[in-house]
Parts: sequence; structure tokens; C-alpha cells
Amino acid sequence: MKKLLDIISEVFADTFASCGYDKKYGKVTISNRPDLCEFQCNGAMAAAKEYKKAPFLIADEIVAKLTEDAACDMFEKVEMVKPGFINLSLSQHYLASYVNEMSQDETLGFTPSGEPKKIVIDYGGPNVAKPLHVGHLRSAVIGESLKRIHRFAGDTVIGDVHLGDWGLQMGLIIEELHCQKPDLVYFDESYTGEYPSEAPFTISELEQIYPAASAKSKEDPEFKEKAHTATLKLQEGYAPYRALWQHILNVSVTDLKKNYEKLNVSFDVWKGESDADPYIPDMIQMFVDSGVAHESQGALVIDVEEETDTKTIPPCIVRKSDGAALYATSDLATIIQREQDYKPDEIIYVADNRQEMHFNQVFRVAKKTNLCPNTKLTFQGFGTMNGKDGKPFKTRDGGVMRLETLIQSIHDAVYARIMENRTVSEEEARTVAEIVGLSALKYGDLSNQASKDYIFDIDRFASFEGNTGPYILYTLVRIKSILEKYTASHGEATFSHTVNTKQTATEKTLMIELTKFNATIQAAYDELAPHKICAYIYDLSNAFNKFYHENNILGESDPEKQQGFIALLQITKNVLETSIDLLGFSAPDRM
RNA sequence: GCCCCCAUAGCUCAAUAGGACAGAGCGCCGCCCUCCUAAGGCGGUAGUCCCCGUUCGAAUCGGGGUGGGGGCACCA
Repeated sequence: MKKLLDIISEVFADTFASCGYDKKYGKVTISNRPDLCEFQCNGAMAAAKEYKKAPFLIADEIVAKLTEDAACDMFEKVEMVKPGFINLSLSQHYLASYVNEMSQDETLGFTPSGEPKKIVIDYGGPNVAKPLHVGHLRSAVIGESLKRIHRFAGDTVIGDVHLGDWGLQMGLIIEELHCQKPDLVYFDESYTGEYPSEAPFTISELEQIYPAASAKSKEDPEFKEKAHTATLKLQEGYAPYRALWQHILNVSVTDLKKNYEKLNVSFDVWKGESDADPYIPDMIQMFVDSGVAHESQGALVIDVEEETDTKTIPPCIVRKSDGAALYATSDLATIIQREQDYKPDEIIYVADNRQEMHFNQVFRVAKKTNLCPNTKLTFQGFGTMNGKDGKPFKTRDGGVMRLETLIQSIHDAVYARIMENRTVSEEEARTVAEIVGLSALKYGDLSNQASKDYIFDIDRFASFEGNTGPYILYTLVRIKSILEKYTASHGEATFSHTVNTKQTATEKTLMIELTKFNATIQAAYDELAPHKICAYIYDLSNAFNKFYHENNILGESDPEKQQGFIALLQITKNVLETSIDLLGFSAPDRM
């Protein structure tokens, strides 16, 4: 479905053209003065520059032309104001027909502007054997939303968790296991049998093994050396270590999946750095053969400076002086792997802002060496999650908070709020608290621009008042409740109503708000900006609540008018539900 | 030292092409529940870090400052 603003803009563009002006000045926008009008066109003022003519004269011409044209039944009002604004109000029957059409559409009137693409979204980046902490939250929450928005727009999306499952950390764990459980068959070099299918450790053991190993390696050079050797053996394919590594991976991934599930975050593929490893030798060889790479201080590097740079961007190191691969190597090899496996049109990396230069380097190397000539590489950085003091979010004692702990505290806060003045069973309150808590957490994060730092304030996010997830859910629950009551007395078959062609003020405002859905989703899609969806559903919820207060829906005596109300509630519910799904959470039936 | 990002009401965030009077929420002060969930609605309070410039018009663009965060090759 065409966006309402585009339809109106076309009418205006034609009018500008027929008056002898460039079509481009016909652009119509949402009014920023709702007290004066619903939509506005400022083109006359922009055109005044080009045509050296007073803006109000141009605007007058346009208004006059528009008023005599038939298209004018679209509008209730078209008028010129002061310097050269053209103010519009939409006619009620036109608005109603637009909303009705929208409600019949599977995607609620949203038709993506471009061709469907294939996209890989790289979000997550957890390390195996380490619990998720708050630093993983934003990547997961933002990435998940972007994935859903792209899918809604018809794109094929592959969400990849991109595990940190390779490198020295694995050697450290293996070596520490060696110390703690030397009798395991994996450490018996004479062992020739099958390796057990059961992992020789639990997730909680694993979680304590890594920090122990990491600490030990800092104090004990001999241990570090052994870990290094173990890493090397693993990477060379030494069977017992490979078997052990597989166990570490399995145990860890099972646990990670469980935790991501709590966040309503899921990945299509669980690939990791290890999957890129096989591509590294050939890639390095290609870098050398093609002459783009050169040696510098013992390392193999590729220059990525460009003439237009305002800042110096250092060469990208693709091989350390000891011959080992590093972060950039792995990311480059991953691009090759993705090209081979998926041939994506675009790869979007959702990562901390601090990694911007790293990705900049990687992207430039990839383009320079033709790893992915037809693939757009996008870095979507996100800011730091700070505590109320404005400094990076920490636990009371200054440590890194586990994600589980954070989620639990949100649940508790919401649970307490529900129990405060409700008499639902404790059990129901628990279930509802999880759903509502997730909305608090995700909405709190996503309502901010991704690239900016934000302050994580659990009390504010979990509040049921103001611009919060729970407030949105509350509005949705209220609509559901009314529809349920209506259905109980009128039966299911009554849901084919259409919205009213004569509207009260708040009813019309609500409808206009609904028409903005497709443009909002388009903007969120184009700009990778879930916060625009948050802002939209907050406005929509407010519009609904005002309508709700002005009109008694179930008590309406005119059955036709009431049916119109019900239709309006239906579509409002659909838009809200669809929107929160794009953000990655859902609503309970009651709260 | 060099470079990048950020700066909007007491606090947390918006602002769709450079457009009209910079919008919300929290907080604070009033008013509204015999009525579909008052978890709400209505009204009041208060702001673009500073200076200069471009423009009919600047939070937005340019120049200069101040303050905060971050990055500057073998960590990820």
C-alpha cells in the first residue's frame, strides 16, 4: 500500500507541476502544528528561492489550483498561511477508507520500497565458557529487532551469533581441565577408544574453570605456555582436544541458547570463529600473492588509508609476527565463509561503538581484496549502557553483572509492581512479570537511538507509567479486554466491521496515527532505527487512550457507530501487536 | 599529541528536508474514578553548553571555544 504522505505528496507534486514549478516541491509532511492542521507542505517556500517569487504567491496558486481540482475531496481543508505554508486536513471518509484498506492488508499497509534482499546480521558475539553479561545485552536486543524488521520487510535474514569459540581461551580451559581432572581419557595419549558422548563437566564447572585458568595464566608463565601449546594442538586438529572442545562448545551453547531464549532472542546459525578458521590459510596466501599485504615489524599488514581520510587509520594486521591469526583475520575469513554459504546482499554487524575502527579496517580490506564485491558491509554501532551515575553499568561492588541477574532483577521489580494493587494469583503474577519485564528491558533499551550511550534505570524502565514498555502493554491489554467483552456479548462473527466515516476528534486523531505505521516501519528499516517504532507506538498508545477516555465503547448506543469503534480497536491492536513483535516482545492477555 | 562521537527542561529521552510556538515522560503544583483496567485523562511549571557566521528562517549547516566519552597495529 502506498504511504498516505506519498499519496498526498503526489497530488501536490502534480499541482506544482501544472502550475509550472518543479514536482519536487510537492512534498507533504506531518504537521508539526497539530493545532493548525494535520499535514503541511512547505514546498512553496523552498520554491521561492529557485523561482525568485514570494512564497505566499506560489502557495496561493497551489491552493487555488488544488481547490478547483477534483482531487480536493481528499481534503477537508487546504489553506495558505503566512510566509507560505500550505496547511491540510484530510477528509473523514478518505481517512476511513485508507484505514479500512490498511486493516485488510497482511502487513497493515506496509509495502517495502526496495527489492527483497538477503542479509546476514551478526549480533551477539558471546564467548563460549563465559556467562553472558550486561555487555551482551544491547547487541542481542538491537540485533534481534533489526532481524525482525528486515524479515517484516520481506528480506531473507540470517541471524548469526558469531561465537568466540577459538583461540587462546580454549587452550586455557583445556589446560586447566588437565590440572583439575588429569585422569580424563582426553589427556591419556595412549587412549585409542571412542570418546565419551557425555561432557566431563557441567556448565557451572565450566564457568568457574575459565576465570581460574585466566587468572593462573597471568601469574604462571609455564601454565600460559602449556595453554598456548594446547591451543595450537586444538587448531591443528589433535583428536582428543577436538573432542573436548566439542564438549565445551555443546555445554556452553546449550546454556547460551537458554539465556538468549529468556530474552526472546534467537539465532539462525550458531557459527563462530572456528568456522572461519579453515578459510584463513588460503586467504592469507591470496593477500600475499596479490601483493596487497606487506610485512611490517614482523607482522603481515594491509594498508587501508584513503586519500579522503581526515584521521589516520592504521594498517590492518592480518597475521601477527608469531604467525597467529587475530580478530581482523577471523572477521575477514568469516566474510569469505558467508559469501560462500549465503551470498548475502548485505552483512550488518551490530557491535559496540568502540569497534568502529576495527570494522572500518576490515571492511576496507574486504573491498580492497575483493572478498565480497557485491556485498554491502554495514557497521551498526551501539553506545554504552551506563548506570544512573552515568558511568558504565556495574554491580554494587564494581564487577560485571551477569545478564541472568539483570533479567531477574527486572522480573522482581515488575512482579512487585503487579502484586502491589492486584489480586491475581502469585503464579499468574510470576508469568506476567516475565512478559512485562522483558518489555521493560527491551523497550528501555530500544527507545534510545542505538548509537548513543544510555542510562539504564531499572525503576524507570519497569514503571507502568510514562514512556515505557509496560505502558504500551497496558494499553494493548486494555484493548484486548474490551474486544473480549464485546465478543462475549456479540459473538465472533462481528469482526468484519469497517471504521466510521464520521469521526469524533480523538477518533480521527487515532486513525491518522494508524496511517503512519507504514512510513514508520520504512524509516526504522532504512535507518536501522528501532527507536522510531518505540516513539510511534507510544504516540499511538496515547492517541488510543485519549480516544478511550472520550468515547465509551461498550456503552455506545448506536450499534453502527459502535461497530466502527470495534473495527478501530481491532486495527489498533493489530498495529500495536505487530510493532512490539518487531521490537522483540509480546503482550499478556491481562496484567 | 592526533582523530572520532556526544552535549536539548532539575532528571531520562524526542524533534521526520533548514521550517511555524523545540515535543514527551519522570519530578513538582492543581483538577477528574456510581462508567469498558485511574497502570489513565485534562491543565500548569521549565530548556537548545558558549561565541561568531550562512539564511526570509538554525537544536539541525560552517568556523572557533568549553565540558564529557571513546579510539589510535600484533587483545577480542
